[in-house]
Amino acid sequence: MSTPGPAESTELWLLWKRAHELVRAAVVADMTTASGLSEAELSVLVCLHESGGVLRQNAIAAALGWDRTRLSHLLTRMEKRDYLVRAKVANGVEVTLRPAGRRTVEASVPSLNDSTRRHLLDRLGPDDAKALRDIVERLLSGEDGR
Amino acid sequence: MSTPGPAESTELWLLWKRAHELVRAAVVADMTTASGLSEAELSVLVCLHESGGVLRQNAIAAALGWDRTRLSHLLTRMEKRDYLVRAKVANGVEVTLRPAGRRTVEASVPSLNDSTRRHLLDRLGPDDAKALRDIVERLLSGEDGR
DNA sequence: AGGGAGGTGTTGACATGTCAACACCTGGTC
DNA sequence: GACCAGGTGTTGACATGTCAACACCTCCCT
Repeated sequence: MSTPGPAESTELWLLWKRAHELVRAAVVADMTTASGLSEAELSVLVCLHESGGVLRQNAIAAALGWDRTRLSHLLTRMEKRDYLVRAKVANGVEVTLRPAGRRTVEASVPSLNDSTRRHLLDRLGPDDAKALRDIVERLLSGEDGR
Repeated sequence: MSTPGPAESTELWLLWKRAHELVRAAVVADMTTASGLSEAELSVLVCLHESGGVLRQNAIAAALGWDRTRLSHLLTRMEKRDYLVRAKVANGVEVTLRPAGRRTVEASVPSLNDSTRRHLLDRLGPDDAKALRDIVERLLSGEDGR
């Protein structure tokens, strides 16, 4: 064929990015209309909520794969809106979900479930969903030994 | 177990995001040291390069799944650095790669291939790579009829 | 010709993320 | 105790992305 094209690995990476971006855009659009939260804010709140409402700042950054600085700025903004509080602790900072934050997450989780099901699960079918899950878990498994 | 956890769909989505973020961070780090280009700039240059060096601005946005505004701002910055030029045309704007841009992409494509191979392909093995490719193509296929 | 309607791109104000430098704490080591 | 090393978080300047409003085409319809 006429197109030499990029290496297989790069091609796969570009396709993956596009697909990820596609799903992300759809989910973000749903979440914005449903809860008014940005993707980043929702990530933090869901993360906190799943852990019972209290987490070291460090742990959040690790769980989301984020940079410390980014999280710090975001938490500053979220603290002002009363979604959470920060308290100094042993070696670091402890973040605690506050009522406003808890209410907001709990209100948006159903929409999120719905959105991800429609834009991701339903478009894949059970076999592909299983396959995708295995693949991402394999990719992530190398990292846990951090 | 004790954790109720999110719905299957949301859980898969969060895992996928983490894995994507993990690979992205690794590839971006490589590319930054190799070429000094940001991810966004590299995306645009690769896209242009693969198409022979000329593309409608609109087509770039579609290929990358981006917003018009974002691309416009980025192209303004890249035009200043002489990576490309814009020219008004029939119904829209035509973007053309310039020598500096072409040199830069061509110099970074090998690094990109290498990086994506190490951080993605090699971590998956042939079967998973094939499976992932099928999955993302299926996700993207619904969009082409746009 | 006149006059929308839809598609394409730009602009400026603002939100968000990134980078490098710093401050702080804890734990070893002498 | 005094020191340094590593880990954690913050800050401010800057880069980048997003949003809403606008300008400009082209096509189509009467």
